[in-house]
Amino acid sequence: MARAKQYNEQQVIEKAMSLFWRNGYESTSVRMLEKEMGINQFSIYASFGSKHGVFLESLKCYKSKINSVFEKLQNGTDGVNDIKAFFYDSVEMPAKMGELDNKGCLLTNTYNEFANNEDQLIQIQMKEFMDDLKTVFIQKLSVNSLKDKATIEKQANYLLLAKHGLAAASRVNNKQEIDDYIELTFSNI
Amino acid sequence: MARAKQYNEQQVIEKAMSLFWRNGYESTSVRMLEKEMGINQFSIYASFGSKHGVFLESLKCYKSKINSVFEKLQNGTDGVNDIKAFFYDSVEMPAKMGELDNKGCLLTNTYNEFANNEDQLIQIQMKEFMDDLKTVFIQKLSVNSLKDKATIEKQANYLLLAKHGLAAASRVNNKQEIDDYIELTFSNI
DNA sequence: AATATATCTAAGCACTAGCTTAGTTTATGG
DNA sequence: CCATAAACTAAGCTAGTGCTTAGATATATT
Repeated sequence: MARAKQYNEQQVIEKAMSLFWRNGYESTSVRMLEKEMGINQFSIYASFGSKHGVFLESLKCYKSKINSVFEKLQNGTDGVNDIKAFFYDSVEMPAKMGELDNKGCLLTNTYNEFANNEDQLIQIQMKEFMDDLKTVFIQKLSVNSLKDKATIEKQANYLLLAKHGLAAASRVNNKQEIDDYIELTFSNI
Repeated sequence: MARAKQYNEQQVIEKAMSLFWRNGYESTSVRMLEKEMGINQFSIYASFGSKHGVFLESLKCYKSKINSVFEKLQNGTDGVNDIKAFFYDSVEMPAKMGELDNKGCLLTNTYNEFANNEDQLIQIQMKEFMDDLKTVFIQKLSVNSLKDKATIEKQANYLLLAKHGLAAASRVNNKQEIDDYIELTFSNI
């Protein structure tokens, strides 16, 4: 055997995630990652292969961080109210994760930044994320409901776009505006 | 006098606008602008001073292009229905402007790209755009309405965020999803 | 036609990007 | 205690960024 790594890959990825979250993918340089992660470029490339590789790991890391919120939504038994609570949880998540000002949702930010990009790996991650969300929304909307399938589908699409818009808005708008938005969004359901 | 310019500044700005619209600010390089505008870098800098200057002119150009839609909203006499029509008009606008696939709204895209940026000139343009929209929304919501001021304010904020989310969604989602979203958005206003 | 002056071309500037590599340091198994 | 192999440092690579400039070109006026 030889020398052991002087950093923990999980730990440095969390720092990378935070940086990508703040700046987006393109605006984050490998030099910035070096400083934030506290390791040399060589180590970054040895552990993750490329800047792109660091980003994919950061997305995974983010997903695991928000998993508790998503599980709470899945395990809820209160139908639409669970979705509404999920909206509130999502907005409050960044603060609870220790981010000072609100950077929105890393996945949604990425979705926007890569909207017209042909990066397959990212597109797949994004589609997976959106599809999972839609599936749960449909399930929640069906609880104790007499709505027909078409209505539920429409409402799920509506909430998916609303959730997406909310994540973007949370980067700019204040709490009152956000709360008003959520309340009015669900008054239509 | 001497040699005359061999290009029309308005014409080349329209091409620049189209390019910025497709790629965003950062992802558009001066070399790309050269090709798209059909003029040399020297001419770009002689006419507009900087890449940033080209972008500001492109935003102005875009604003004038969408002005007809905004005027239609202002001149309407049908209250909330005018806002709803404005939502539909906004989504259909890119196609009518000859853009092949939907790039959303250049102003909204810019708003997102510069959300955490300290560029003052851009921030002012964006704030102006949002404030104008909110003012008209409030005015339209007040037509033939018994709603109190607080309700109108809430609904205006709600519609502003919804319009913002819609512009982002229009880059990715299909017509059916977009239409469903607009219909549900206005179902309780 | 000659001159003056603005436009245009293309090469080049300093800087940053993502990534690589030569060479040094460090810890472990024999 | 030394050889080995991985981790580390720092310098450097190519390509691309926004922007500038020296020099060639074209045209309206004298």
